[in-house]
Amino acid sequence: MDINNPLYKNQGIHAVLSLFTVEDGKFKVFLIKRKNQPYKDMWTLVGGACYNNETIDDALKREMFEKAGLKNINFKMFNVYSNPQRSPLCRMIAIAYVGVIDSNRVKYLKETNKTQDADWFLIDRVPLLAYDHQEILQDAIEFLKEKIFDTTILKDLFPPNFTLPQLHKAYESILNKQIDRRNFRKGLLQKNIIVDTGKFEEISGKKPSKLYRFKI
Amino acid sequence: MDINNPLYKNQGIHAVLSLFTVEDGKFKVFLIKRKNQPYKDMWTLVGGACYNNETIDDALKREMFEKAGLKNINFKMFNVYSNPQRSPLCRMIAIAYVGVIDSNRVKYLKETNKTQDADWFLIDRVPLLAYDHQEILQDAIEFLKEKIFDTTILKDLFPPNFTLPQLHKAYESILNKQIDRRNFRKGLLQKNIIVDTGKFEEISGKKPSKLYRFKI
DNA sequence: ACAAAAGTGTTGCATATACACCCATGG
DNA sequence: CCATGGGTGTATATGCAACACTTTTGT
Repeated sequence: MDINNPLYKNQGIHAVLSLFTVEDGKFKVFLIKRKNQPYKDMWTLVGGACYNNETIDDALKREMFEKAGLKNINFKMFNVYSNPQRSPLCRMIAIAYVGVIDSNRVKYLKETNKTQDADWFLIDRVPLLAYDHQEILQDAIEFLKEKIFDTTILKDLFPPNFTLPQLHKAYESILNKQIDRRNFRKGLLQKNIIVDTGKFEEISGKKPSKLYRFKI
Repeated sequence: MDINNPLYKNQGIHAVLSLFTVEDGKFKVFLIKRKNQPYKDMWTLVGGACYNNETIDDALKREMFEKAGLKNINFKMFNVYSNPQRSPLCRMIAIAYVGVIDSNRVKYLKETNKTQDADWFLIDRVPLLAYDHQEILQDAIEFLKEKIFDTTILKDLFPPNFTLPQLHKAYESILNKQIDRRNFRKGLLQKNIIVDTGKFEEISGKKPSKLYRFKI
């Protein structure tokens, strides 16, 4: 590769995260509102450009913190978007990630140098997004649905101790369909990824449910 | 993103293909031998750097042709490698792909501007590879094994008309384990992705086997 | 005792596995 | 008629889907 060939110049790498949560049984995605051009005043997924001395994972962590004050979030890569026209100022490829987090435990900033607002949006109330983030978000939802049963991608969605009815509602909300309670419980328990803590939740008006935790 | 920030400069995008075949029941990968620095005289996977006016898929097609004369090969992305030190001259991220092809039908060049040799290698006789291609190749093999049963990733491995014993041997060779002939056949046929052509192979010394083709 | 939600077990069906014999061909 | 490999079916086990009643708690 001829390092001075202009065809290799002026291209960058973007890390883009579709960060999801389930709040009150509602499936939501985290968006930020841009302060600057291009796409000033528009909502986007969290993310930003990768420096030449960091991995893309590290770039995403840094950008999450810079753009929204987010820390300690796990994520998983699922696709790459490389249409040369997908970003206006300069050719940018996007490396797309999915993350799932408990919205009650995560701290974020409504405003930073680069963002004027940030919030959780109901999946079916997502505004028009900048860049090709609409498409990326749709693919992220598909990816999450695919992985929800055979991976622990939801492990950060709840506090360390959570109940099965909570988890059950989260699955139904993400998959957007009903799941039989008994079969859900049976299937999950025999996967051997969660364990009974022996404790119970402390909520009144009904039978208290057992608290479980992820083994990992 | 400040387009003039030096931290965004001097980084490129590499497309890297692990191209596989099964020949005489042996699982093989296609490698090329570099003519130039860095890693002069070493073997690598096929691939090359992406121009700023093409998608990464297009870059891979172009590079396959330039470096090995390869044309019309299908492939699927499976991972991204972004350690800043993975390439010596300049920071290059690698977008990694897997492809599977019939080695008898594919034409390739032993020598081009950039390559001094090219060949199929038995998986357990792969030489030391340049860059981090050893790791990429291992991940590619894992990915192929995962996809072999629920996708048509092998559809280009054989001529349009192929026999089930052929396909059976290919699966055994790639997965490196024995598979019951009857169950293999039953399972594959009920997936409904191949159809009986009504024709038979013309080889002697045994009962001729039926020819099938992929539906897609 | 009632409302609200948690917890549990059984049966049928579909899918996957294990396994053995007969068939067509060329020599 | 024999050697080679191709083709088929059945019985069992395992995993998944459907489904209804009992338990605990607070009021």
